[in-house]
Amino acid sequence: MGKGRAPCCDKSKVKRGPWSPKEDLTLITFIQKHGHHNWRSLPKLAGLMRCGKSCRLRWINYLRPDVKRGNFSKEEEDAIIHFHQTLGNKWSKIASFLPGRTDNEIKNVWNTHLKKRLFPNSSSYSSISCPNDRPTEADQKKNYAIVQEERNSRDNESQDPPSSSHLHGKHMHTKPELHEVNELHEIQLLLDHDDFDDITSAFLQTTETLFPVQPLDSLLQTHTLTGFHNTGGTTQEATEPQSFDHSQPEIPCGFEETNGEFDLWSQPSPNSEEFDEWLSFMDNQAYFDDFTLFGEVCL
DNA sequence: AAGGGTGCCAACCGCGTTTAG
DNA sequence: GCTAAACGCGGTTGGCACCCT
Repeated sequence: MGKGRAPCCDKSKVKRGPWSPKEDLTLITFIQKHGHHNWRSLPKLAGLMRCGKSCRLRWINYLRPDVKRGNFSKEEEDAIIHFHQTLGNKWSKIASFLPGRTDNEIKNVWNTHLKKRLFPNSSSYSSISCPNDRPTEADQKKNYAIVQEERNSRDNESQDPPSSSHLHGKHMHTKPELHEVNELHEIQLLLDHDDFDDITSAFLQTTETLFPVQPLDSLLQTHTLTGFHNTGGTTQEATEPQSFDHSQPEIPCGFEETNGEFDLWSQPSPNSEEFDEWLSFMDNQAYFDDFTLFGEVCL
């Protein structure tokens, strides 16, 4: 036995809790300039009184340019339900199928909305990471089918927006007063004037300008490959060092079959046969990638 | 209007896995 | 091959905002 794991950082010397806009900007600026090759040393180099882990989490879950904010669309929720059915609590894996969504966000949506809808009477069912604790496959399929049915009837009744209510004021990044922000230094001007009100939002708008966030519906029609690519059978997630290459053109990609294979990161139009086909294809990818896992969980 | 309850999500914690020396 | 550091993931929680009475 070794000496045991050393703490990742000196907790007495690091700041904890919510990130301030200034910290956000510091982190963004640093990563923009230097990337994030070493999270542990990053806060020191960037001048942040934060744990490297905290920086990583903040970047991945919130500050990354390709992080999509706002409600989950019906298709996204369907996809989560679908992949959860096969993958279980593999949030990172599920997130890899939903570009722009983080594992944390998906986990939250599952725990706060979808799980309740699927298992309304199972208060003790808090986690299904352990196969032995999982509902039977038959129960799961039954519940998933019920949810799908509810969805269909709801869709027929109204044109209401997606059910997830992520519209609480504190989490909404309302459009800042800045109408056109093209460079980070403009945000820096805000800093210079001690206007910290919503610098993060200003940055997000900047990235929205640079990396346009498509309406969620259109996401499924065309999808930009920002931050994701398929590397010969293994998927590389967007947590890899991000490029701020603003000149990089968007790559529109439909749901195309090339060389007998569908583009892994393309998604088809919603409410179409292609969507089902896409889900099926992604399913196969999941099974392929998690062959060992399914040997344990599903058999 | 006030206070308690609830929902939600960002952030933290701890552990497993991977990597480097 | 061993050990420690670093990374990444999933579970949990603190605290804010909203809702209800």
